[in-house]
Amino acid sequence: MNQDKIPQATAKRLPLYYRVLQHLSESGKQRISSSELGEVVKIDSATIRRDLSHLGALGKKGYGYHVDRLLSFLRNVLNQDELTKVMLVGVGNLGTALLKYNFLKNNNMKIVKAYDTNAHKVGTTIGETLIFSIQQLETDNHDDITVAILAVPAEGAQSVADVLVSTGVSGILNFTPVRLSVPNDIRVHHIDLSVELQTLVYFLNNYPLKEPGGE
Amino acid sequence: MNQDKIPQATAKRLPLYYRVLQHLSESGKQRISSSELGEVVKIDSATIRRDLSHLGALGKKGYGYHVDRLLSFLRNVLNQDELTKVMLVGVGNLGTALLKYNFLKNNNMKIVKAYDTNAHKVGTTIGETLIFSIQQLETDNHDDITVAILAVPAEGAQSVADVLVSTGVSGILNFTPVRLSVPNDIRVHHIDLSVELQTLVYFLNNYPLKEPGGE
DNA sequence: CTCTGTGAAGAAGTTCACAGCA
DNA sequence: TGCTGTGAACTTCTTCACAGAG
Repeated sequence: MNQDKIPQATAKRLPLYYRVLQHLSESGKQRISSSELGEVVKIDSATIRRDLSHLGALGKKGYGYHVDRLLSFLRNVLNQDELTKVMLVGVGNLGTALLKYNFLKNNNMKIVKAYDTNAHKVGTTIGETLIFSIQQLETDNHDDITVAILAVPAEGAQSVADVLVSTGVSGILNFTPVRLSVPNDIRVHHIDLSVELQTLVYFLNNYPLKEPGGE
Repeated sequence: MNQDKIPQATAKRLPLYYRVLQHLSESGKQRISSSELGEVVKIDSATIRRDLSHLGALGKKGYGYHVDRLLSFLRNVLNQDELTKVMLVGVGNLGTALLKYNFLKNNNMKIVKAYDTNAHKVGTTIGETLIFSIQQLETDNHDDITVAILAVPAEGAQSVADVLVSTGVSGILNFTPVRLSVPNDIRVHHIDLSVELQTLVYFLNNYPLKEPGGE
């Protein structure tokens, strides 16, 4: 109901709702209830209603939510009208996977530049993205890019992050295991593959699980 | 202090502490305080003390924690004495990245088998892992493997997951955007790359951030 | 002194349960 | 009737602040 500030936990779920609603809309679905949506995304229906209520009164009592209306509302909330340009540093296997990942189709995001140290890769194109030498990272103009994906080996992570900060990015999606030191107006999100895997294993060994099958 | 049940939030941080302590130990560090460790991992020192207190009284007042003692305690808690065997389904760019990722070195985990549909890949080896045909996934014996990584295209995700469940895995690390339907004694953790990227962008646009630079 | 371990307070997130609108 | 939106309860997590051990 309030537009004050959406809780972080809610914010993390919005992109998920958005994508599911896109699929529902494409397949011609007109209306959906919170419990039906909850089954698809495996989230309790009360949580979904609470989440959506933070955005405004988007549903109709006795009816549910109008898929396209909700979708266009979320598109607006998530800034999906505007293309988000992203750069990538480190074109190894992971970086390549990200370049081929179609962020554009569902999310209106695009990796517009990539940087790597490997001279064989520089000048080539993967997906639609041209690869530049890492030296150019410092000198290129990045005024229109505020987000970077960091997918370099751990050894170089902090120093590349320092350069990224100096180029003016305000967010870094960090795939390296290094906990980066950055000024505290820069947001860093971590995706730490071995921590994720190890956490899963730990939970399997220690949390017997009758609960829902979730995250 | 209690061994009852470690909070989930704590459990998710243990692998991180473990890795950092490994590095500290390797570099010869003998003792560390919660605030020093907190600076490295960017977590409040009180949270670290609370986390570690769930495992037992591992520190010494006025001294801090003995690095190697803490490390070997965590090694035990995280089952790091035993090799965890993992299988991978889907050897695209992401799957390849995971195969080359050295889970073994720091985490005593190993991808022992990989499956793909691509006949050109079947029979080859990436890293140290031999690639099998996806048909064999159903027929192979996987008694010693309880965790699978799912890195196939979205279209096939649910049906591969069904097969994985039938082979007896109890945990799936799911890199596809599909929210899998599985029996509720199976644990699924999601790593959804476009959701992560979109969430970061949303936070950049909406959460001005004076807070620490963190996740 | 220094630094842990923890009671107590606070903040954040989830779920229940139901009034009330369509 | 079938559903949302939301008070209120509950659960989980974080942080403060300090007694007390070394």
